[in-house]
Amino acid sequence: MNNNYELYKVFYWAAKTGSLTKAANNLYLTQPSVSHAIKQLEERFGIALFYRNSKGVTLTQEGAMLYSYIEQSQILITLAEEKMAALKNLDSGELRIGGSDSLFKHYLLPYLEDFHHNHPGIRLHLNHGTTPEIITFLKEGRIDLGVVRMPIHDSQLQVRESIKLQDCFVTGARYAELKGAILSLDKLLQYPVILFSRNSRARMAITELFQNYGYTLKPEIEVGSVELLIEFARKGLGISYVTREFVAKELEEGSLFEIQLDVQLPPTHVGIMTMRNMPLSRAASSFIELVR
Amino acid sequence: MNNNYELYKVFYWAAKTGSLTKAANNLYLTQPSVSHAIKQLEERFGIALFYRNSKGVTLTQEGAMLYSYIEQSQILITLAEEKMAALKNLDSGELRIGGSDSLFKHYLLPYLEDFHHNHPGIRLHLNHGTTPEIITFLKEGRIDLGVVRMPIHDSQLQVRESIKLQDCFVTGARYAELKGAILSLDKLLQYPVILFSRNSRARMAITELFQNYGYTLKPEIEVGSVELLIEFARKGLGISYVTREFVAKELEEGSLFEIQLDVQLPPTHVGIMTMRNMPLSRAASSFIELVR
DNA sequence: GAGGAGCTATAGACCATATCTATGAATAAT
DNA sequence: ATTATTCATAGATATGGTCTATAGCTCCTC
Repeated sequence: MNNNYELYKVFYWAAKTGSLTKAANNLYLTQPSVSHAIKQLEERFGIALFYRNSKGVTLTQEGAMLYSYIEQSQILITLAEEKMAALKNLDSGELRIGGSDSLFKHYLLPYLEDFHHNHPGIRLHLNHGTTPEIITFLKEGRIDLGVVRMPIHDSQLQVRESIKLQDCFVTGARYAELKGAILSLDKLLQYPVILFSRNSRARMAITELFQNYGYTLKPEIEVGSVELLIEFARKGLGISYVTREFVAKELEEGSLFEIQLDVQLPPTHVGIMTMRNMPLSRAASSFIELVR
Repeated sequence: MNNNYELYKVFYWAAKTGSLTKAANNLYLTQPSVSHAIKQLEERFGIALFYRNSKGVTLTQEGAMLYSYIEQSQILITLAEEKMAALKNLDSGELRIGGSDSLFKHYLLPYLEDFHHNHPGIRLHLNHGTTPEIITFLKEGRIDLGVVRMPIHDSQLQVRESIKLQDCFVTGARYAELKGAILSLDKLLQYPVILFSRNSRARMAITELFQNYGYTLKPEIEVGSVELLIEFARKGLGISYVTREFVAKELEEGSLFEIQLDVQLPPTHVGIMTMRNMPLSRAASSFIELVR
């Protein structure tokens, strides 16, 4: 390289300490090295930068001019290095996650709490959306990772399989007669079914399953949140198709019960998506580590 | 050195151009060198700074953070280098000269005009004072050079001998009878003598000369400027002791004439003083070059 | 003054490493 | 497919940064 920025660091310390010897100590160099470095700078500029005497060095007029620029420059570099250290230590930075509201609330929440507790300096951005939206966000670089239901097939994405979820039909006291019974699909269809809105992944999966058995699943009620699925089933408005793990509390306390079917409902996995071949931010990789 | 600031320059160009190849071209390096440099930075921080793809590179979140600092830093360095080039080319800077008013006006003025014309970017500071004051200014670093009458004996100073000046006695039409005559010192003392103020170098020199011949020189009138010395002599108030070169115009036009003496008055030299062992500013050394 | 304790400058040797060439691998465009 | 980009990697080379040893200078102390 034609001119070496390293020399500015030496100059900075020499000017700051007023002594080549002290500069050398600060830089873990020997005094002759510093002397040589300053001389190089002076020769390069064709301008004397320091007055030398037996007490040390002081800046010349021109040296002082140079210092006024270099000082700022060096301070910025120091700040930059501190910032990078903070980013590495997860004392600073941000983590942008995309996912569905229900996954945030019922699956990620404890991890998010934990992560935030351990790394309060990292700002969390949660972006909810449908799976295709999340994928778009990822590809546009607006989020670091997406948490969605598998399967995902996209060669640009890397998907890590996470927790296994089991969807099921649940209802409340209004249909207590079904408790313990093992229903067939057509029997189930005689009851009002409550499903999540049309474009959800779970909805598509269960609709397809019914179709494979020759039935058409058309919901009595269609809602936009898991909360409402639970609430409506409890109130007796019908049978909700929900993720079992998300109604653990209600099943436990008995306000909902699961309806046994004579067919096996397919489990789904949660996938953590990131861009393939793109390095993860420290925060993102640390979070993924935590979740898995 | 433990960490190399040179890498930041490479990082800056890679980020700025979005391409390692372009960065290499800008830096007159090869692409593998740049690739290697970036890799080093990333390993040093333990953080990926760029996403690489077949079109080039783009900053990661953390890389963008680093860039926000480094960009400013690099801009400052560039400005610093431009400033230094300007100082070297004498397009910028300042020149601080100490001297007596009379030397500024009658000796330095044309040089100052010339210098200012050639280097309009350099600010001129003229500080007038007595010789001891000028020396103090020099030692305090408040001026770059001093222009005074020789001899100067001070081991801290370097004195360059400049123009030779000859002091002499002059008067106007009122004492026309003296024109062409050759006076002795005691004869001169019968006329009213006008001298410069007590603490001037020229005054001390001529007083001492009279003393060496056994006479006491006491002025009729004592003035504070060379202008008044000239003016008073012209108006016929007495015989002024002035520097011949400074009254060249008046001698030429005949409004003053020089009085011949039977003794040789000692010539003095103008000296240009600078601090010994201290590098001169570009402006100062250029000006000294011009004057000599 | 002599001697000591600072400071910086200089000379010469050494080796770390920045840089190069040559090549590979991956992607995008023709 | 083929060509033209991009960046990554490996290995060789020589530049030049850094060291040790020493000298020169100034200031201070005895």
